[in-house]
Amino acid sequence: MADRYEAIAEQFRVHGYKLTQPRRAIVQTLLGAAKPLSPAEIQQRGQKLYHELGLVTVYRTLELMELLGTVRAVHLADGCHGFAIASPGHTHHVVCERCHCVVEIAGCDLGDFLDTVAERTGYAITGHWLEVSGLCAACQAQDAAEHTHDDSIDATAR
Amino acid sequence: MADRYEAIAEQFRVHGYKLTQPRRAIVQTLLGAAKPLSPAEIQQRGQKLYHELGLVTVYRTLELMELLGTVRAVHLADGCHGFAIASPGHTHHVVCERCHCVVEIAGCDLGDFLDTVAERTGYAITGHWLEVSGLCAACQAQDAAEHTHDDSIDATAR
DNA sequence: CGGATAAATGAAAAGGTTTTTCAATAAGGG
DNA sequence: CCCTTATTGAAAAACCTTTTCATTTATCCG
Ligand SMILES: [Mn+2]
Ligand SMILES: [Mn+2]
Ligand SMILES: [Zn+2]
Ligand SMILES: [Zn+2]
Repeated sequence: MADRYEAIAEQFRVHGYKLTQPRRAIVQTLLGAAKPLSPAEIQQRGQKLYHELGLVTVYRTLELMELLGTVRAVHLADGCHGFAIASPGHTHHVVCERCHCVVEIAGCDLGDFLDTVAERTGYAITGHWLEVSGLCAACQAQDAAEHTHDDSIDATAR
Repeated sequence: MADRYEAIAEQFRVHGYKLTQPRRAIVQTLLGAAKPLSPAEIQQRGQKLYHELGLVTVYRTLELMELLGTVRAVHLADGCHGFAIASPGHTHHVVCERCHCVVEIAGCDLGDFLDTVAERTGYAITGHWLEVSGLCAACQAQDAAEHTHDDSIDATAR
């Protein structure tokens, strides 16, 4: 965690941006979150680390971090998006439909598929945006437990 | 085009929704668009077909069409999204970075990749959201032409 | 075909979110 | 430490989306 924080802090410094108290609070908040957060959520949580944190600064910092590639907007099933820490390089996020907890994956191999797309459309493919949704291990376990429960009820009903 | 219109109209009817003049204008507008449109753009263009078209109705119709699977929100590179007609079934959109013109592709074969993701994350994968970006044939041609032009200028400069 | 009926509509208002402006503050270099 | 300039938060403005409600319109029936 300290590593990830340092890597992000370094990105600010390397590009000549100051590492202010509000920015540190925002980075730490994002690093401590299991799910993508909205700007308002980031402010609320961030104020526990830096009491004066303003919403405007959250917007500005997210914009900057997106530019630096240290944060990414993640689309949620319910439509709008939240922001999650992004590792350097090309990665994707896998989001749990139920609890929204998010995991990042590196190394996507869509090459063959994108070649087909290029052939079929005539477009010169330059990039892609992919998000995967599913049920995290914890939510699967919870489902399984409830199912067992349901079954016993069903048995009674039958 | 008439086919696609009829298919969409049928979706309204089949699900018990009325095929009103505003809705027809919105569908025709989307069918006639080369790129994903924002609600405001849909209203503007749609008013050429049905002068009284209100923005609220655009929002409501998009919501309904999304439910019926006949329209989909497409993420644009500049952040926010527009809406484009979607064919039945699971498809994806390929968007031109330059002119935003959009093409729909069916049949994605991410199966192997998603299996890997499931293994690595422990998530039970239930879906994915994929958008591909690139340069459409027209914009590629334009680029090529400009390059030729640039070269002649460079030659002069040298 | 009208007429009845419930769905659908547009205008206005409300509710949110994001951006801009600007005086005050704080980070980092010297 | 002080200076300089980037950064900040509050307030206001600008946007975008949703809700409310009286009126209109599509569709079903007789
Ligand atoms: Mn990828
Ligand atoms: Mn797919
Ligand atoms: Zn979960
Ligand atoms: Zn193009």
